[in-house]
Amino acid sequence: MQQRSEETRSRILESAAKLFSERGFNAASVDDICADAKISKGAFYHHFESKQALFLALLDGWLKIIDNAIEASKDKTAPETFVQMTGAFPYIFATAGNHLPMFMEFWLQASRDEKIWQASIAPYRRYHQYFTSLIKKGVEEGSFVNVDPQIASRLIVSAAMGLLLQSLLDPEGAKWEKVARESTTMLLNSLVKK
Amino acid sequence: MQQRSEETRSRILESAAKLFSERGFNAASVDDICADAKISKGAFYHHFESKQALFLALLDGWLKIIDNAIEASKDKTAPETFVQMTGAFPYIFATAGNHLPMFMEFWLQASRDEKIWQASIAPYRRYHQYFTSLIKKGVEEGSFVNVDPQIASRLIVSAAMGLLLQSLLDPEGAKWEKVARESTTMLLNSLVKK
DNA sequence: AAAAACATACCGACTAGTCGGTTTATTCTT
DNA sequence: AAGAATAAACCGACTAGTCGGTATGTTTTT
Repeated sequence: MQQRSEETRSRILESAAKLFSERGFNAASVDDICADAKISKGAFYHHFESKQALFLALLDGWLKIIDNAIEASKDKTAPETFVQMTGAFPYIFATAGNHLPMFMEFWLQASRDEKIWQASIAPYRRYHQYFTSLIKKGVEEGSFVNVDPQIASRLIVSAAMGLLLQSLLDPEGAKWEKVARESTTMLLNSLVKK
Repeated sequence: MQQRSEETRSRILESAAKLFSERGFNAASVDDICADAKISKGAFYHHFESKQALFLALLDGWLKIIDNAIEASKDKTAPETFVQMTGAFPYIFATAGNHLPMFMEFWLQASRDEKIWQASIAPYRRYHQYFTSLIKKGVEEGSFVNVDPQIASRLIVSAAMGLLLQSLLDPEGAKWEKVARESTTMLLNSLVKK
């Protein structure tokens, strides 16, 4: 029966996500992951070719979540999309504590590993392109002031990344959800034609 | 003569900065650092208590650079300071390629190590406070529109961090210096009273 | 001569990955 | 339906190598 197999596999993924977040890619050993998932090393290498392959599998899962989020906000006007994003903040920051260290691990590994970089940077560029075309649309339909969509998109993505990074580094430093919401408002204000 | 001693120490710091950036804290071994600095392991442990202590010494150096940059832009009006910062971008992004992976390593270590977190988060909070008071001053002296200084400061710091992060992850993805300059202009435009 | 600076050899703990063998589930044969 | 044959899932001891750190000895500086 492949039910057992799949449960083992997902247990490995869960434990890996947890331990990579807590300790980092290097510090979380394969033995640790096996112990946490309560499976043997044999089972581990039956399901994953290597530790790096496991990491890539984890990355894939994350990227799909982001892509779905983008997909969900199609067919809306530019300002509407921003408002919707604002609505998603509570969820993002509620789960941030769990996923963000993992994300950071992705970034770091990506900056050093060509394979991982390829897998992680392509979707991220799509993200930038999405915002660029969103703003371009907003400018063309007259709801936004005449800004350079490329630059504005970079600014938005930068602010988002920086905010996530800060909320990870210093969770108690501010009410990040509120900051995110009000920052979006501020950015939107500077974009919307009065 | 302590000249030799000091040169050894700075050689260790240089090699460590280089290798930590290239390979990360864990992957860059003490032996690697010693080999690169062309000194022995005995010399290494004569100058630094541990690998972590070396890391903290490196962190201290970086934080001093930031503090000096803040110090240098005192006694100026709010918009002036922004303009001056814009002028510093070429330098920042020229040296970013060397220092940023190191910075990322700091962030990652900080998120996991209490000691390093304490050392790195305190100055970073000062940085936020600096911008808050800068914007507050701008609002009070009438050159800025009436924004919440706290929020605007968060937004600026976030954008800066995100931009640095992106330029590290995807150096060829954009002309980052230009993006930084124009983003600053855009942010400043949304702040300055017309 | 004393002390600081450096070199070398070494240690125990830990790591990713391997491999021969066992258990469990599925399919085929009668 | 019962049993034999096959395949997938899993186990855990083992390897070969790396790591941070130390112990001990040598050179250089004062």
